[in-house]
Amino acid sequence: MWYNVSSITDKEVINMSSNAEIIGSMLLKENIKPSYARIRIMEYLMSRKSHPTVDEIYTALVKEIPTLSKTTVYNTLNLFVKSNIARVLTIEENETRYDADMSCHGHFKCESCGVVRDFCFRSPAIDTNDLDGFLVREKNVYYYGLCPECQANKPAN
Amino acid sequence: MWYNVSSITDKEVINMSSNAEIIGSMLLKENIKPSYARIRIMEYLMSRKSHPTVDEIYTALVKEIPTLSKTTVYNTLNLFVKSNIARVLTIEENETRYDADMSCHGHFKCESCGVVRDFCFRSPAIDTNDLDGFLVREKNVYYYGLCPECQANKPAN
DNA sequence: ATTAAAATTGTAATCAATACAGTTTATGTG
DNA sequence: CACATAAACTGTATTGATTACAATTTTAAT
Ligand SMILES: [Mn+2]
Ligand SMILES: [Mn+2]
Ligand SMILES: [Zn+2]
Ligand SMILES: [Zn+2]
Repeated sequence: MWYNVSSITDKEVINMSSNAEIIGSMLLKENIKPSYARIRIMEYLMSRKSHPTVDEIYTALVKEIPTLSKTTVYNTLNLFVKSNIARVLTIEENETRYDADMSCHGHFKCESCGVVRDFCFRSPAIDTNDLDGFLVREKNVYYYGLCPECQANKPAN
Repeated sequence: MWYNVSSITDKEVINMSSNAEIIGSMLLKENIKPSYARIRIMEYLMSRKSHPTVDEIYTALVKEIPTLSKTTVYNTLNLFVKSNIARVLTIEENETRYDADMSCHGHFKCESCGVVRDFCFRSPAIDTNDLDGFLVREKNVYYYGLCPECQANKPAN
């Protein structure tokens, strides 16, 4: 289980240190040496649902890891993506985001407030007979529109 | 109807000039002044199924329009997108492509040869109850994998 | 302790996209 | 036609995310 930092109880803190071990063994399974930076970057990715950019990850982690380099964040994320334990989201041009949730889900982006929300879809439901003979390895589904709050705030544009 | 330049017959040439008029009235409907550059850029977008990048469009058209500026291609495409007569494809990060086909369809990209192929899907089929109350304006669906040819060429990796 | 390999760092280079100011073209008026 | 105004277009400068790369630090083994 992953923790929302702002809602952690004292009793749960004792389990926090095991996150590193869980992530470490996950990385080892992919033949990735579980360095401190890699563990912290993956931990950040998994504990947030925000689909952060490189800059957001760097800015958050450099406070606790002052020696961290942005190049390391780039290198690490590229490594994760190549190993299929994270994926790139190109929801918007010039806004590369990352997601450690490899389950089949799509992303809705509100064009007004910018919030990105996960949603599930049944994978076979998007199948099409236009791709007979094609081997599909990954599916990225992006929706754009208005979230309920933004619809309420601007009823007539 | 749009023409594949390499398969045009003499009888069809007489209809070619009407493309400009058809596109011109389409632009006027969107309150876009149908300048020569805009018509040619939209004509290029519609006549190709290749989902070209800005650079591909510029390189192709500058041969016939030597005064064309790449900035104009950028400006024109942004204008088309804002007017909803073209759309941006962010199939891959750092590879912005454009599509004048506004019908509901997805894009498959072969990770080996790079070909981009359209495919249809029934729009309601991707609906999900995770987005109740959300207003969905646009859907972008990207698949990645191997096309039949590339599967045949490299059976064991 | 010594060494080699791997990971990390910081800076330079790249390149798509935008900003912007100057120029050209289109359109309307007398 | 001459003139004026607005729109479209052009070319260059700037921005900013990403990568390239060489130097440094860390890790792990001998
Ligand atoms: Mn997600
Ligand atoms: Mn298409
Ligand atoms: Zn919103
Ligand atoms: Zn292929």
